[in-house]
Amino acid sequence: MDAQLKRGLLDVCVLSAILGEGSYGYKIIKDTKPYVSLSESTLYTILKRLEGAGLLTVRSAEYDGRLRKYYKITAKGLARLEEFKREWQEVMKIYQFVMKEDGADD
Amino acid sequence: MDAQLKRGLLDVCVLSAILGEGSYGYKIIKDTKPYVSLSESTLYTILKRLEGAGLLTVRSAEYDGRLRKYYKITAKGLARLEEFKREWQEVMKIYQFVMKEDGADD
DNA sequence: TGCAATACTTCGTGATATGATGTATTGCGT
DNA sequence: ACGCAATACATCATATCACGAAGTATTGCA
Repeated sequence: MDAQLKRGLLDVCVLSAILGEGSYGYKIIKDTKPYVSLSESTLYTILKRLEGAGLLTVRSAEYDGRLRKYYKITAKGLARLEEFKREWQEVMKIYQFVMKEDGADD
Repeated sequence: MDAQLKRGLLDVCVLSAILGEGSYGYKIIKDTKPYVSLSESTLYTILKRLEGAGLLTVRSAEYDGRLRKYYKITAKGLARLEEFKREWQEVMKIYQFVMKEDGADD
């Protein structure tokens, strides 16, 4: 789908993917695949940005000889998700403006 | 609201604003103001991009001594709105993923 | 031995929203 | 007559960000 439409969605998508017990890069990509295509370069860019913003924490751990970085959401990250929920109401208002006077349904 | 969330919405917002009889820059800003804040520099950038992509046509006309550029949506522009409608279904799927396991409603 | 899958990293590029700034006219208040 | 807000459009520089390309390294299977 359109790259522009994804912006603003990807951050919260990743945050949502690490809710609960947390997750790691490769798993996040597989978990979100049915909903949104997310390349590795994109994901790791996002993870680094979210970490820098304090929305998640990272913990390195070895698993089967391979290094894994486990990501866990912070309180700030949860707050971001709450903020997103509020923002979504505005998005829906814009959506309705775009769809106004549109009786067609295909 | 978050600038990132607006991306992908702005183009169709502008296209929707010129539906029917068409419109001009200043009016588009005022018409969309209740839904989305759109600065002049942003709007004219978008209008130029959409014109370049053939999604709208421009016609200059004088009104009260002032020059006005009237924008009108093309068939291609209408097709873009239809495409947006389809993409929106994917967006909603992502939204539901983000909101999964979320019983809270504030 | 080779190859796919797992797992993370860095770099460069293109797209684009936005503030700052500029130009020019109309119309209103004093 | 003068100033100023509103109208109307334009350009430039900047910051953000998704993504492809390419790289490193390990496990496990054919």
